[in-house]
Amino acid sequence: MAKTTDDQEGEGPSWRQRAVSKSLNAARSRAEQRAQKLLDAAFSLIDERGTTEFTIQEVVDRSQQSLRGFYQYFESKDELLFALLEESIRESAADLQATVDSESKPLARLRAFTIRLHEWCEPAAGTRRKRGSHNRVPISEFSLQLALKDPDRLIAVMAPVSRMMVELLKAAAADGSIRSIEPRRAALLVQQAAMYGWIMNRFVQNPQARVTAEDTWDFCLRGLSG
Amino acid sequence: MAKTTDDQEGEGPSWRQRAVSKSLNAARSRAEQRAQKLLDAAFSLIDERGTTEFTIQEVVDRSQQSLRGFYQYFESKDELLFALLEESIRESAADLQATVDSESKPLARLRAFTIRLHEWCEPAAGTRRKRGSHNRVPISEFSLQLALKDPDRLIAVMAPVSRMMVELLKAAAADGSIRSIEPRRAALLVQQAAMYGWIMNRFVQNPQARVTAEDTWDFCLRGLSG
DNA sequence: GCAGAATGAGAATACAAATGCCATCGACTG
DNA sequence: CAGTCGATGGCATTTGTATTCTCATTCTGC
Repeated sequence: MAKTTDDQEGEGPSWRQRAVSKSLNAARSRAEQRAQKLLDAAFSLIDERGTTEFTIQEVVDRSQQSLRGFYQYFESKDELLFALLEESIRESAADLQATVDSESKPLARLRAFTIRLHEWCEPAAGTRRKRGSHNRVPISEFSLQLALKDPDRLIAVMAPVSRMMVELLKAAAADGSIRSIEPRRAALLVQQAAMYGWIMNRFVQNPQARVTAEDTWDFCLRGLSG
Repeated sequence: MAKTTDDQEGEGPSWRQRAVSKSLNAARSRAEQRAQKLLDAAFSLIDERGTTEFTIQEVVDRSQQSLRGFYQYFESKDELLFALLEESIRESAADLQATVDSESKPLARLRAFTIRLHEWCEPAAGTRRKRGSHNRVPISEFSLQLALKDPDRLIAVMAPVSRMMVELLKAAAADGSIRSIEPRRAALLVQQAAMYGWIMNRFVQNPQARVTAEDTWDFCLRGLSG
């Protein structure tokens, strides 16, 4: 089953490792449960408010725990947000992989990936969230802050997605679908357009004038062709 | 001349008006001078630290004024930063206009504009700042935050630059240098690439692999051609 | 049931933004 | 020249939130 980078049963996500290792192994599952409750509470607050501006107090109230407890599992509020980001990326990476795998031609795969990535970062107004999925916009915003204050950390957590993108670009270039340019550089350009395109959409009031995932892909495709 | 903002004291003889307005002007200029000193102090702190993380106290200390005074001129720290952003944009708009005017062909003008805009938002490592000019990266970061929390405000202050860009795109399209697409939408795509390309450069360690202004322009040009 | 770890409740601290308060200064007024 | 009024300076204070500390209570493994 798990051919992925981190085998679930032993380690789990890195936030889990960090949180759990802070308490003794004996209490492992209890700790995980508690940490998870904190994450859930934070997610629900984010979903309700559409922003990461909640207080730790609200998180602990909602998850019926104590401040003391919170800081036992997370070093700071940023660590909590980072954990949420990790979760989101894990979720989206799996989905992106599935999306890509539903296509066979390199260019179609690249297209599917780009558009899906865009949708993850800025779900269109009409897009209904899947059950259990969360409002990712505030998380995208957090990722942006992270890019500013701790890029290395963001690189690390984004690595699976970035790698996927680079591979797709390589394949498309090998295939002749796009011109050959340094895939890492191309990946940066496309990632920026897809992941942070929503920033510019904040500038337009008229929904008609928004830049859609399709627009973005079109722009990128042309930018990539020879 | 006489059509100043403060002729509401329509009574009194003109000498009186002049006197009053002179005194008001004196007060105004005193005030402007003070506000300017605050801006200068903030700029110098930003330049030294490469971040907007200074305290108001530091600003007033450095400009030899009082906290009380600060809040007389600026409603909040954000207002101060906003003022700095305005100044920066004023500065860059003038420069962009000059840059554009040094070219005649529409496409060349568009290119010059795009590259210069990129340089403004992320001065390349080697680029020495002109005397009197400031470190604009922290200001770019602030503009990003503003885009998140108060897009309208950013639109307003960026308007001159945006308008310039739209005009250039229209001209290039009319000229046939680029394909005809809705100029506003195109402007969003290009602005994003040029203004916020530096975000992605935070992800690369190797200076060779950075996305330069030229790379960005090349990508945009292809994205815009038919 | 016990020792010691884990947890809860909430007070206490740290810090920076923002306001309030009052004495003073200084330019104009009469 | 003395008084008025707005602008200032200097502080202390309030506010909001993250983060830490303390101590009493509960839980776990034995």
